[in-house]
Amino acid sequence: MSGPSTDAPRRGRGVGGRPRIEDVAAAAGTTAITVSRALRQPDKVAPETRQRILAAVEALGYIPNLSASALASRRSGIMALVVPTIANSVFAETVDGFSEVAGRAGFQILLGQGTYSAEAEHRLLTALAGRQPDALARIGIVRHDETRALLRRTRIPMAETWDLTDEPIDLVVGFSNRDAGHAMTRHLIRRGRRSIAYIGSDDDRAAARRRGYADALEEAGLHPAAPDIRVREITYGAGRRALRALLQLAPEADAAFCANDVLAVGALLECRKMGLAVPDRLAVAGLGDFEIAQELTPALTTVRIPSHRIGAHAAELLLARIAGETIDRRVVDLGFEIVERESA
Amino acid sequence: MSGPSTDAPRRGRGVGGRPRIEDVAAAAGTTAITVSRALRQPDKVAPETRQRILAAVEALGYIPNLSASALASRRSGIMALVVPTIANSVFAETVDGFSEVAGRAGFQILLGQGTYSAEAEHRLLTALAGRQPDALARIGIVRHDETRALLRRTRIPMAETWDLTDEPIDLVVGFSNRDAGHAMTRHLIRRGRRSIAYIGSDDDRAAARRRGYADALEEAGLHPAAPDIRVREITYGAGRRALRALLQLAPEADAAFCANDVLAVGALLECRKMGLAVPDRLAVAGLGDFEIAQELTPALTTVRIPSHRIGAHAAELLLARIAGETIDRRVVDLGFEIVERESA
DNA sequence: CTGAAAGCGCTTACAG
DNA sequence: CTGAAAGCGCTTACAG
Repeated sequence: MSGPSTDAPRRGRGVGGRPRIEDVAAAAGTTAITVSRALRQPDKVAPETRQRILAAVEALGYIPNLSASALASRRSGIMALVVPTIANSVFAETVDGFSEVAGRAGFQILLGQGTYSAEAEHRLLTALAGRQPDALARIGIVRHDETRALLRRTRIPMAETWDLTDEPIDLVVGFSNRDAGHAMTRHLIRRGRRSIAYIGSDDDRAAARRRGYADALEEAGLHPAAPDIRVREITYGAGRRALRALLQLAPEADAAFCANDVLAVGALLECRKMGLAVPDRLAVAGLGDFEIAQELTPALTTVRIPSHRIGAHAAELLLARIAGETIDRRVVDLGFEIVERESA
Repeated sequence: MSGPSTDAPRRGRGVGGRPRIEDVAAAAGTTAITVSRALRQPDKVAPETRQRILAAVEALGYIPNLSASALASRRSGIMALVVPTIANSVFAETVDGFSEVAGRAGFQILLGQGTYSAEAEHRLLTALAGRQPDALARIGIVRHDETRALLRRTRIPMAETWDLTDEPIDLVVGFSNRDAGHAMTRHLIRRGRRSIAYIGSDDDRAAARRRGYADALEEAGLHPAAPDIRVREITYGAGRRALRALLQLAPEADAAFCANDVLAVGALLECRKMGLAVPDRLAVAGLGDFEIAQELTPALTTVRIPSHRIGAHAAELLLARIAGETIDRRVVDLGFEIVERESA
């Protein structure tokens, strides 16, 4: 009535009243080790024994303590996944693919959020590593050298994703954000655009896309239509405001390359509101190929990213690592694809 | 070169070469218990000792093994969170709010995905419970009785969310989906609509919203405009197709109540494509108030859900439970709000 | 302010 | 096919 401390300890039960493996063994007339085997390698236990054990598990409502299991076996059964943000849906497909493959293989997902400040990320990754995950994946490339060193030292199989690098901490699965930005900008140029602006967010991947944009302009002897327009939040509203800002800064711009589809959709909606003809007066291009891109009128020209496959493939590679298989390609480029629709 | 087994075990190191608390203690000239204290209750250790210990931690790259910590202390430092799906962004805000509050309090998030079949969910929750989370939250109400009993037995502080029930397993934080459906349907009726159709998805929350819709119609002496239109996936495309199906089934319908904003947005886009005047010819209402709802033309009339607050509040309540505080309200209704815009 | 002893609940070799 | 012993790396009382 007045708290757990007044409960008499139950006979043959662990703290909190939860049965332990010993309790199951006693109920089944065998020992802990055989119970452990019956649960993990059923074939190695006589059918009758197994039967009695499973009955006892059922009767007692036994749930193995995975912390104890992890400590003893040195396999945690956990895969950690670090994402920049959950609120934004950009990475949802990747998380989904990762979770699907990892879950099917019996792993649980430890989710880490936030990779903005170097210190916060270092702390987060340290804490996650403390859980001894059997593998760790992160959206994006880890930038901070100290953190990279820490992760290398732990020797936890690790996948960086959503971009490429020649020297991953362990593995990297993604595509070249720089090349994607480059390809889309070239597409705009090929379509006759000469005054192309950049609208982007404030993260590493957007920065790489911007580099591709700048390179493509330079190769074509063109100049940016305006100073970069950078938004803090990735929302439709931010895309709208960015578009308005662009028209202020460079009324003569004939194309806007947006570093992601959310911003592009916002820009597109603002154009419609202002009665600005897309693509005749202004071409708008995005990156990501979210579902909404194809549903709008005009439909959004964008870059398709294998978001789900990035997650699934990273998980598969990590499973192979865990299984001790040799991985010959540590850098996996899943590519991207220009999807030409109506807006550019 | 050919695998970890060829590595000679290092002196004074645990398996895998990772330093243990003993190694830190040795390097700092003290004992494990003092190291543990220095890391967890710094005040209780002499400043000089603490200094030496922190230096040793730094030098060795020591990361506490949280499985061992969890086993010894019976506090895992984990909060488990179960969501129906990650790929869909509907719950992203809730996950974000939960993760924010839990993370700030030093907890890690164990993410479970999928609550569709009763057996799969039972297995998932059992597995999660095995990790001895200090608390567990789930989006939605757990339906399966056996699973409810299991969770009660574990005595893990638990929050069901995104709906209400008089008898939560432990706590429930949400709003009445039935009432939300009822309120929006009444709004449509008040606006003069008489032939109102329902478009929904195939989950418990949508079912509750549909009940509210049906009740409101009955109270007004009205009949559904058409048989329910139920989609399997929550996508804009599904919303589009549902709208077309509705016009086939009931060309005379004057309103469509969509169980969520994604379907409503899809329906709205399809109306525009078909040149169907909204709201004059057909009113369209959603539920959720996603950002896109306010950005479209006509802007979507919908129900605002405190999605972020549900997650944050559930986490706060669970933290209070963990701290042993008494919770007087086990059922927390965070309400909802009709947002009247242009579409209905 | 610091430490010796015991134990958390499992699994890993090893033996039979 | 089954079991006795040891140990995974921490923390919890308890003592001084």
